Amino acid sequence: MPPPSAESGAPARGASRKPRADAERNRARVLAAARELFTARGDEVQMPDVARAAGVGIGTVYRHFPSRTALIAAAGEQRHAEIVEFARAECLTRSDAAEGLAAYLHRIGEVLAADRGLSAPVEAAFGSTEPTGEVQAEGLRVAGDLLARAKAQGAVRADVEVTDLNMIACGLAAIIRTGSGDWRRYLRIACAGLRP
Amino acid sequence: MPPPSAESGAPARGASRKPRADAERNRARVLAAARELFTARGDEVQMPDVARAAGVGIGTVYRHFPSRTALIAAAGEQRHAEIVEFARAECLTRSDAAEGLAAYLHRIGEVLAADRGLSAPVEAAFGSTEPTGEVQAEGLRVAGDLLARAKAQGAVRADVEVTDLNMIACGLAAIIRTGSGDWRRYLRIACAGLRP
DNA sequence: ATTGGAATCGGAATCCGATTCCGGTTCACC
DNA sequence: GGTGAACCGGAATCGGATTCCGATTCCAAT
Repeated sequence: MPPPSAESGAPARGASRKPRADAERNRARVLAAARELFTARGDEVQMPDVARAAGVGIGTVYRHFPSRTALIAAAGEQRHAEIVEFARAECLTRSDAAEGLAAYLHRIGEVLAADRGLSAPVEAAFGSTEPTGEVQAEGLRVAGDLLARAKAQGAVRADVEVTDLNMIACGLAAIIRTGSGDWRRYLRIACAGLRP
Repeated sequence: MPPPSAESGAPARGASRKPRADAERNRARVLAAARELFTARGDEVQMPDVARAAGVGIGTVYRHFPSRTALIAAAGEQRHAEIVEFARAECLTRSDAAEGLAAYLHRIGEVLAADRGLSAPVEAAFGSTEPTGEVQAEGLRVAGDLLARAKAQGAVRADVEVTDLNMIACGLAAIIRTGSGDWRRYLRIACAGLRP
């Protein structure tokens, strides 16, 4: 990485100093620990647990994430990002668009089903109608593409919108979280409801 | 180790004494207050608030409901009961069974949408695969009847089960809770997915 | 390589809210 | 009217998230 060519003597207002290496390392450690713990043990995980698992003090956890909620949200966002990446790689590339769409939803189910604590934020992510975060925007975009392809192939009704997919995903998350029943059946019904 | 069965002059095991009038009154007050507050202000309501609104001490709240969670669950159960009653009165009586089924789900949506804090327990109620509580059992029964009628009229696929309805309802609750989008659209899709 | 000082660290102290405890009071029954 | 079990109120306790601050570490300019 070439050092910034024209560094004025005075620190620039926006990005002055290179962030400290240890700070970034710690942030990553905390996030990784949180992700692991919340996935495994769910909501019963406490902040001291995270700090201990990350090998840092509680204060450090709070420096990087202003609250427990924020920490969980950050961990959940990573989880969401995985799903989006999968959709890009495995779903958008299928020739049968309806299959791709189904695979996308199915993947969400699998990821959440293997998880005990990060479902809630992911659910919230699908739930929120809009902005917060690049990952969410990206997810919306990918889902939109998936949907457009399926419509073009006449496999999905023309009046279906991306929000409909998000609602289905949000419901899916809740069903899995509560252990309501066989989520694959739910998805089958939902997908059937999308067809012309 | 239970005391010897031979019951002396002591009160019968089942119903010994008439429950104290003030106790029952207080219980009702607490429940009513809780219901109102949670519906209006959601999860941010605190136990002292409930006690104050009910005009009793905190201890009294805890005598009747062992925990905050239990209190919310009890309040939510009332809400659930309303829904079940509506289903009995307005949905089971329609000649068009599919319409009745749709009306049932729609009603759930309306009730939850007008509520800010009791959605979570109701969601849990639809979520749980099994027994807890007479209301829930009753709800399952009514939903089963609704479904059977629709199947008999050929308006719903034969392989649909009651749990499928519960999953749809559970998803609906989550969608409304998170404000995910237009829940009526969701229901339209779900109902479409039920058809043969 | 040394040094100044801003950012980071760690964890003890604080805060908030649910839950428990217990002396005083009330009610159903005799 | 008397009696004891059940109930009442609310102060005290407890658990866990969040804040605070002196000590430490790292970046960058000398």
